[in-house]
Amino acid sequence: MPRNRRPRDREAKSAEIVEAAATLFAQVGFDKTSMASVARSAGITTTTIYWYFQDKEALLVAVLDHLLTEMLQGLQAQAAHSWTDRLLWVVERLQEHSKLVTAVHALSATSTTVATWHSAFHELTDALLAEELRQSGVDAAQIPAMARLGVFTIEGLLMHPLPREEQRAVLELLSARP
Amino acid sequence: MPRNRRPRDREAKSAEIVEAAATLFAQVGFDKTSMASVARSAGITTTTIYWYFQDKEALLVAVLDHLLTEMLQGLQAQAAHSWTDRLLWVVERLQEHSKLVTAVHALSATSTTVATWHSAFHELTDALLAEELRQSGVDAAQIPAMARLGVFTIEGLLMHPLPREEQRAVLELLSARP
DNA sequence: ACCTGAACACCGTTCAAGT
DNA sequence: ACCTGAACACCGTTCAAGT
Repeated sequence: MPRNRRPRDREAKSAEIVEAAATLFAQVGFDKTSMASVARSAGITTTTIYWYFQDKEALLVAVLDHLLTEMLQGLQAQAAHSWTDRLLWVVERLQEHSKLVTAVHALSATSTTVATWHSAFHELTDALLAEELRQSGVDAAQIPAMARLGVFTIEGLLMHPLPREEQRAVLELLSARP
Repeated sequence: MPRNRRPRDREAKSAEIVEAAATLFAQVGFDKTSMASVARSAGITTTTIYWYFQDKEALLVAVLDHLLTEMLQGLQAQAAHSWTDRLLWVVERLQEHSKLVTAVHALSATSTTVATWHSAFHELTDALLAEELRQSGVDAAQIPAMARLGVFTIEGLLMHPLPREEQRAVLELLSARP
């Protein structure tokens, strides 16, 4: 048996499943999306999904990886824009996927797979934010705590929809630092 | 038929169910706790729960109300302590129920019942925090945004466990205000 | 009024069987 | 290697039947 026989097809197929799942997870939510509906949307049988992914949680992690890759590409594509414009772009993207954020938080308490992804994700975002803060000339000693405060604020805004002005007031207060 | 016939018994029974559910929801999580296990823990049949609560979400709201009442009483009981001591007490209590917090966030996106409870809860906590800030002599115009930033930070710390020192660093940065 | 046992539609997952 | 249909254990919820 030859290794990597038709790897292209396998990847294409699993990508289709991931895309179908990504749409449904974002719109309907992870818990309320059945494996059957993912299969239907991908034009396959429920059991076929299990040939590509170990279980529903593994499918979620694949979806998260896919969205993260997309987001990092989108971020790179607009490197020309200002720091605050890019931050707003990230917030908007995350807002579209707030149901995924809550799902990750909920599952992190029980699933080690998701918990691992979650902390890796925050290591990445913390590093990105820290680098931006460093370039803004922020005192090095305060950077880690500030990066965390930034992440917490963004997640808070996702979880608690506020009128635009109040949202801006919070962000302004956050960035009003000595 | 007399109104309020044996209201004591009815309340006592539903309180037993709520307490059983509160323990399981906090330990196992809302989604992973079955109505059957709540019933078993309360010494009744699954269907009996539905005589006291419309559905699983209504049971969750009853649990949340119960915990909130307990927390407000506990807060009042230690009115003598300092403001920061009381805040730490609240954070510790919430940490024990972080699974409830994620459940509320996740369900708020789809359930109007839970979403309503969620915003009522935050109106209350915002008011409490704002009052504390007012008494600390904070500029009135900045209070609403500061209260929100405080809530977001507390929730962020619940969702992303950090070493004690880093946790303190974030809280210190938050309270380091002109 | 209160509680139950049997039943319903649905869920994630498995497995023997096909190609 | 890849995909399926039938089956399994479980879930939240309903309902007719009991007291």
